[in-house]
Amino acid sequence: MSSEIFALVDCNNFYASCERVFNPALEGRPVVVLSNNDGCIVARSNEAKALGLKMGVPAFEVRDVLEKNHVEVFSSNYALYADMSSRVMETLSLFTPDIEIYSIDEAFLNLAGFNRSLTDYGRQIQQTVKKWTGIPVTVGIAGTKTLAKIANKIAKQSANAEGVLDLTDSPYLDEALAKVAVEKVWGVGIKTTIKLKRAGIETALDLRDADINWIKNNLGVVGARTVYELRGICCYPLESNPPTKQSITVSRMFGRDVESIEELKEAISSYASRAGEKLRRQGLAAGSMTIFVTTSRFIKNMYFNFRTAEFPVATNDTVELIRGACRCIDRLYRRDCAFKKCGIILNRLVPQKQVQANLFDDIDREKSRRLMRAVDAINIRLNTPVRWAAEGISQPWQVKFNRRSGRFTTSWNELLQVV
DNA sequence: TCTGGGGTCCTAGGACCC
DNA sequence: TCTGGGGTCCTAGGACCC
Repeated sequence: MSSEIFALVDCNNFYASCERVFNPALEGRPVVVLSNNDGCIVARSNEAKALGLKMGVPAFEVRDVLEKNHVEVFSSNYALYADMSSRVMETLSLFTPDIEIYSIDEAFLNLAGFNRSLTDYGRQIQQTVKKWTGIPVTVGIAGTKTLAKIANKIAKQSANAEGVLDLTDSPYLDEALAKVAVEKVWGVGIKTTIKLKRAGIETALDLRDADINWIKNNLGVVGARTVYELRGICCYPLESNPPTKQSITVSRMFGRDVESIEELKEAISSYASRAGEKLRRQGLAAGSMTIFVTTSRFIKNMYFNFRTAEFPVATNDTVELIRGACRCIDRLYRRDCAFKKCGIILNRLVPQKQVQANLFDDIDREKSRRLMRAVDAINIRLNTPVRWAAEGISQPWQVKFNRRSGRFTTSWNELLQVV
């Protein structure tokens, strides 16, 4: 048995809770947040869940339910959520130096060696985060990440737990695992669920006690790790210094169909520009990029295609990214298509300081670096950022956000007004 | 009429080498 | 009849996560 102890702290209905922090009138009411272009439901308050609204469902399919129940509907507001997330994470890091930020709304904390009631400590974490940020969280505690996930899930559902559950050395562990459907286990997706159910494995308890050789043969090493973790053997340690990223993607659905090559190039130029900013912010350069375009997934003659371009010298220069991206678009474009989406994926990322010079390089690297630094510095200070001409002016293809709340915490123009 | 975005890890199979 | 064999590296695609 390992001596690790993990706490998984998970923000409840994170995006919906963020909206509530700045609009207390939403308390007790059903709230949903939609994906880009106001497409799908990506977050729901408990009241919205109780109405049967499911995660990932297209908003148009449930319009009647939304209207009849006066559900409060918001476009997603990532600037707000990212800022609230960093406030939550800062608060959590006061409780232990060993913290892994796992996603925008979740973090693993290492509580090994804490000589006190872990339930009390979890309660203290929960109350502090609520008080300082306004965000409600649930805390699950156990000897492995997979078990901590399960503890968290049970804590969310159980009225007795009041949002904190410690499963380390719990006499109720088997009972708890028996209540968790196998598809809810971390790492078990749709394909694995089908295989497991066919073999009669229905619950987390069944999975823990399954024959490990059968698991290895049918699910590979990943499946075996999940089983070991359920047995309390730690296979996924805390990763407090996340490894540098291997890829950076920027892609969006368009606000409307795009049919001209000019608009497609504007859009990809804009995404390439965002991707360049991400690269430079992380001190990285890309060795290659993949550009993809696609029509709707839901039509008969769907067209999806991509091209990869290599850079002779790894780069984070927006001008170079845009030029390469547009060359790819020239090859990918088709006249008869109504494009719905395009995107750029940057690969072979290396720290900018380690970029290999190329003998035949014909770009003035130092000059381009100065230009990028200047543009980035300006954009940090302005609400309307400097754009490259290739991105277009009116951008009719832009994503729609018809119901976005204010960027209360990150934009001076949109500070909350109390009247 | 309307269907998200950004990641990771693992594996199988081909290319290539000696 | 028999058509080397074993290793490494790379890539595309699958599965999963939030």
